[in-house]
Amino acid sequence: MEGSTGRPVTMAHVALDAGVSIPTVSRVINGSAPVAPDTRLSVLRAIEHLGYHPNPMARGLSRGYSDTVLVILPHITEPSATLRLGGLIGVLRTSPYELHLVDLERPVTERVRQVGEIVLRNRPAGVVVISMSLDERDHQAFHDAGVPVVLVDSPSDEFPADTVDDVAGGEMATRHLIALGHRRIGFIGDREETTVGIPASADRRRGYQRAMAAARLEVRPDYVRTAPHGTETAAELAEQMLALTEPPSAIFAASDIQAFGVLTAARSARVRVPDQLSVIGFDDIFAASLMGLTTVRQPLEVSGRRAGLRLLQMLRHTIEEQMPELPPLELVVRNSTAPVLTAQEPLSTVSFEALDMATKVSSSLTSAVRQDQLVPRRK
Amino acid sequence: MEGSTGRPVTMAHVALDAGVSIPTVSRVINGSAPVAPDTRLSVLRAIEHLGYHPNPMARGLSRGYSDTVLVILPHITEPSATLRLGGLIGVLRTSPYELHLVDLERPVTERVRQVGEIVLRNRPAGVVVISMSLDERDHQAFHDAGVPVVLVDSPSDEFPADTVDDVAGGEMATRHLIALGHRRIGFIGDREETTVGIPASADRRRGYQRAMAAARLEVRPDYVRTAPHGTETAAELAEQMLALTEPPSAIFAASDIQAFGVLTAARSARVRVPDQLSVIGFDDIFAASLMGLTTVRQPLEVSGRRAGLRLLQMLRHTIEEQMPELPPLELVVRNSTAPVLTAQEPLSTVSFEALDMATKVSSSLTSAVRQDQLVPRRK
DNA sequence: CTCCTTAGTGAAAGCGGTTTCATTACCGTT
DNA sequence: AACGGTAATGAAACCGCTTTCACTAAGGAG
Repeated sequence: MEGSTGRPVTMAHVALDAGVSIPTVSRVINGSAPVAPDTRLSVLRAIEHLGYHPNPMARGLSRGYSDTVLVILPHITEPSATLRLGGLIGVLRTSPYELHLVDLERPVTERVRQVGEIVLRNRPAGVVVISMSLDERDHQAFHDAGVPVVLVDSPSDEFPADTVDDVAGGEMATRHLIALGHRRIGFIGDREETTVGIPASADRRRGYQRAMAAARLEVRPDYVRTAPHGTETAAELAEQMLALTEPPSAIFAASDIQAFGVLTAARSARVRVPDQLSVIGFDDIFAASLMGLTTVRQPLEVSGRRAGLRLLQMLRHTIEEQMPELPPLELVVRNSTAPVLTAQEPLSTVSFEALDMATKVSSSLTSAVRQDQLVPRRK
Repeated sequence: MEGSTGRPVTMAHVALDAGVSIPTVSRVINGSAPVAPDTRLSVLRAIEHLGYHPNPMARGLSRGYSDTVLVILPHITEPSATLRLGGLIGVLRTSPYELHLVDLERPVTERVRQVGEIVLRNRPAGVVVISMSLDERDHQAFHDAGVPVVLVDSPSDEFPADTVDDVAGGEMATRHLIALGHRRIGFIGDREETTVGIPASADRRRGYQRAMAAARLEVRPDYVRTAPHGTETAAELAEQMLALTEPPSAIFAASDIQAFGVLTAARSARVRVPDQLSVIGFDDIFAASLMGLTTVRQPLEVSGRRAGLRLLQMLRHTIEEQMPELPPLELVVRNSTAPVLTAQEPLSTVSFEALDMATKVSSSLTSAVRQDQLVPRRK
């Protein structure tokens, strides 16, 4: 706060008001050294009375790092990113840390430099990286800065991270389709060079291929298409795929967002879902349940929470909340998938009518979870 | 960066390397005073060569404010909030400002104190407040701090803000329903005491009432219900409303999120949308087009962009991008509304089949837009 | 040829904290 | 009674940068 005088209240004011020296005030605030009970009291009283709040920049400069957690992610409006961020924020709110957000959009090339620089500049207490792979230089930068790093949805040998087994997830999705009798199964995912380096989509494709191979099904090249992430781009791919002389009877999209594009394309091509085309997504974002989309659920919000808790742990904070288990991948069957070619009730009545009529199916494929590996604290 | 020695490069290192004094380095970096061309050059060379980056905390402490924009919003996972934030981030990324995010969740009481304190502590260069009303103390705090503030979706006399005319929007939605022949029209919105103070839902309700009154239609108390924001809570209200002996034939939900709840309730009650029940939402978030929900579109992303640009303007930055117009509210007719009681094709085939078959209708009701009012820069 | 600007630069004083170091007072020990 | 140890505190240095101030050199005006 500040007196009506204009300038903010500093420690000096508090010290004066309490009749002690500045370091003593600092000691009271940080509990960094013993202070006589009555001294402490008068200091606290002065703080209260003057409405004093420490200046974080001064404190940060002096200590060499700030009470800030830096969160780095690509494209915040991506629902999966938002959910993870939400989980993270939820736990960070209970801590004294402020949240610095860096949304690294497109320029992948520039990105590389940025990551390192940003971190070193702000000297945050900790860093959380969401859905971005780090290269050697990034690792080096983090390491040099001696700052604890937690990864979410980003592979790494060096930093602790929850990782879902995307290969298994892709397999799970594909096996569901195969179990429904589908043979001509397409895959639509992210263009793999463009990705910010997250192998999620590619891994899911591998899972798809593995499941296909296990079932001795052919993976036709024209059934496997990728494009930059997005509903519209996915719709284009799906459109093309449905226009093939022999179109697939089922499509596995690497994310719900892309699955929606497939649904859109199906509509414009007058292909009914699920009776003429089964569609399965990945993630289980909110809109998926709304749309009755069958999908593979991954724990988005929890992964954010866990990252936050893990970071607080590394920062030597006693945390009240217990670390929640990372739920395994889970097949959520809704109304966008159906047995192939079965002339059943024309299931175009989804959404409004069938909203949320989901059946959860815990698959036998369990997700693999990388185990914690703590990183040394600075200094 | 830092030498492999460990400690980060400071201005002193640069000065030494360039054979000049520290202030000169500062002047080169900030262009705050003339520097001889060759001096400048050798300084720049040294900076490049050492990989120097200024310490933002030191700089901030010295200048009295940081190169940070503080963004305050409630609940970041709310799609409307995310979209606005996305727009804001988009423009901030082109600026030298970092982004501090404060997600003020539940505790409304605590909130009041927080807002003021947070701002004063971090001494940001600017503040953006999204979807939160400020009370007198907040205003005072911002004012004392002498920091530029821009509001998004938050009413204020003191700070510049884009405001959509929610009353007109509510009227627009309701008139659409009335035009379709509906007479028994319900409203489902946010509990008005709980809101973080944003009058959006209440204003939309007023618009609803105004339209009803204009059409000489009765606003039955049991047709107007509110609850804390959310799909589930809205679903409960809708369920109750549909269970009335004389249920409404149409429901206007104050947000798309709540409209989805109405859809869910309709499904469990086996009420078909839109032939038995018309549903209209507000916002036009992504999922709305997916679901074929008729809604009133408001410019979420653009309002974020505009806030960012306006803030940069106040911070005396030359901005390349031109301030986009704030598009007016717009009625987007999709498949969740239909003429009342007309025994037309049983339109339960929405979503998958009717995805995005939207007709945009620019209503005659144009949205009112508060005009810019600049706020004096600090000092 | 003086006098006044202005360009160019460094010394030094902050900004608001933290931390080391020194000092004093008060213990309980031998 | 002299001594080592700890509690309690203040003086001073420092974190890395900005800014004021003072000073010198070089132009331009009179």
